[in-house]
Amino acid sequence: MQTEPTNRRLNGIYRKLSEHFGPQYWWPGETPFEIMAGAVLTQSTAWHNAAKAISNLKDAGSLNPAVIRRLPVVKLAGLIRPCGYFNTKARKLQALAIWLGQMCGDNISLLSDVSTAVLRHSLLDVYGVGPETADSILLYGLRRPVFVIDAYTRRIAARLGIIPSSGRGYDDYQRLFTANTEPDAAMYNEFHALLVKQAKSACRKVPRCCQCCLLNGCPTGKTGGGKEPVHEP
DNA sequence: GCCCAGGTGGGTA
DNA sequence: TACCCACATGGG
Repeated sequence: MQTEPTNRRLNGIYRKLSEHFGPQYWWPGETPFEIMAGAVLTQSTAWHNAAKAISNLKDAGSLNPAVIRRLPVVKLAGLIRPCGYFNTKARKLQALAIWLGQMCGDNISLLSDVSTAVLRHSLLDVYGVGPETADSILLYGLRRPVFVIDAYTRRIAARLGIIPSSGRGYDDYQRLFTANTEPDAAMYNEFHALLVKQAKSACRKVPRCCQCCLLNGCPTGKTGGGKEPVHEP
């Protein structure tokens, strides 16, 4: 039976993962817009494929909201082909670039005057931006203290018995994490990265592995080493 | 060659 | 509201 308060459990999980894996250095990207674009390009796709798409955009001098807005969709889709769903993602990328132009004239520093809640609401209205992508943009691109909930986070939390009483949706998990942690963008960045690292590096080649071996003493637990930080989301 | 990864939008019941 | 499917690639 679990009696330890959720805030202490989450704090303990963060400490344990942090000590084991070390800093993760998320999210790679030279500019906030590169991180924003990466959040769209990596949807339902392995990061290294999204990285190829970003590399193509850079090589073409197109990793820029103004350029993306005026690029023909077909041309844009061709550049981001390696990350999959390229036709859909080309339209999403343009929608994001249009949003950025409307919000701040592509001057991201001007967004510092806009509250996180307003930005999130506004982002969720952009085609192709759902809650996870919006929160990735807010946390990693704009350094706002927003906890990103993804499939790995939900899976690990659920398997550790950390389940929202309000439901199983994205917002339910986010409220749970937010209510039980300090609102610290740097910590949220690390915590989310560490949860993904744990899920990916656990004994996932073992059928039906819990993917949270380090955290619950799974007998199959051959948790991957954490010496080398991963520079990928 | 098949299966899996998995966020979002859109359609349907 | 809940569920299903399309979107597309690359690695195992």
